[in-house]
Amino acid sequence: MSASGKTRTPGRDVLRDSVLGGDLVFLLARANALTLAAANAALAEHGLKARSYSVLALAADGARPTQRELAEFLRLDPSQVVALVDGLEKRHLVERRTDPADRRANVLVATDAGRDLFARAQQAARAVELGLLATVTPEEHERLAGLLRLLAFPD
Amino acid sequence: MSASGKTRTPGRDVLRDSVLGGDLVFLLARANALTLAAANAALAEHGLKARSYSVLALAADGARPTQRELAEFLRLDPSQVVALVDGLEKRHLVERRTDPADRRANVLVATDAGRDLFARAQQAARAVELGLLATVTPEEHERLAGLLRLLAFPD
DNA sequence: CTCAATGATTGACATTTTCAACGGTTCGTG
DNA sequence: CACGAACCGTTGAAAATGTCAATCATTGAG
Repeated sequence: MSASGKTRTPGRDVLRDSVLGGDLVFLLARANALTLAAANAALAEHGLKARSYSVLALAADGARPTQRELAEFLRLDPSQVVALVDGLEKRHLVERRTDPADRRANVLVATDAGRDLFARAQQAARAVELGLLATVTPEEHERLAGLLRLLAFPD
Repeated sequence: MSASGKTRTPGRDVLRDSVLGGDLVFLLARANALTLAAANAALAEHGLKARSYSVLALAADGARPTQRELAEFLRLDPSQVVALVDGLEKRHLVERRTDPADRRANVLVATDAGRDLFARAQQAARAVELGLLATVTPEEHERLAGLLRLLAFPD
C-alpha cells in the first residue's frame, strides 16, 4: 500500500518538509524564538534581556531618543517603555532628561556605568549572533541582515 | 549653527542607523512583529491567527503529527497546543485520533472542512508573504527563506 | 487666550508564557 | 509478570507581555 507508511517516528523531518517549511511568517517566528532565547541567555549574566539591552543600546550611542521614539522603534506600547526605562534608571544605567526643546518629552541618555555595561553586553550579543550564523559566510550574513531590514522597515 | 538643522524630529532615521540597525536579534524581532501582525490581519477573515493557521496547516497536509511534535515544531508549551487544538476541534476543522501505535499520543488530522478552510487561508497567507517581499526578486526571496531555515533549524 | 493634539504615566484588563502536578500509557529491567 | 521510570496530554495557577483608556503637563495653532 502506498499510504501505509508507518514511520514510527514521523515527526523529526516530516513536519519540516511540510507546507510550513516554506512559510516565511512561520520561519521568522521560529527563528526569532530561538534567537531571542539565545540572546536572553547570553545577556542574563549582565542582568539584561533583549528588550532592556535594546533600550540601553539606543541610549548608549548618543541618539538621545525620546521614549515615544523608543516605543515606535522597538514596536512597544509607550507604557512598556516606561517600565523598561524605570528598570534601567533604577540601576543607574540611563537617565531621563526632559527635552529642552519640548518639555513634555524625556530624552534617554546612558550614564558612564550604562555605556560600560553596554560595551560588555554588546560583546556577548555579538558572540551569540556569530554563533548562530557560524555556518554562513560573512557575505551571506550581511545579505540576511539586509533582507531582514527590508521586512523590519518597509518604507 | 554648527549643528546643521536642529532636526526636531531626530528619531526617524537616527535610530535606524544606530548599533541596533545591524543587530540580527533586533531585526528578527521587529521583522517578526510586523510580519506576524500582517499575517494575523489577513487570516482574521478566516477566523484564524498565525498560530492556529500553523496547526491547521500541519494537520491538513497529512503529516499526522502528535501534539508533542506540534509543540516542539512550533516552539510552544504542550498546554498551549491543547488550547489551540481545542479551538480547531470545536470548529470541526481537525480531529484528535489516538495514535494506535502509542495510545498516549493524539495524532492530528484535518477534516474535509479543515482542508477546505486551509486551502483558502493559504492563499491569503501567500498573498501576504508576496506583499511583504514585493520589492525583492524571487531568488532573494528564496535565499531569505533558506537563511531563516538555518536559524530556525540549527542541526 | 483657548483648544485640540501630544508625551509620559498610571491602572485595568486580556493574552501569552511558563511551570508544576496529575492520570493514563509505554517500555526497560529485574 | 511486576516494578518503576519516562512520556503524552491535560489542567490549573503564576508570571510576564500586550493592549487600551484616562490623566496631567505641555505644546502649538488659531
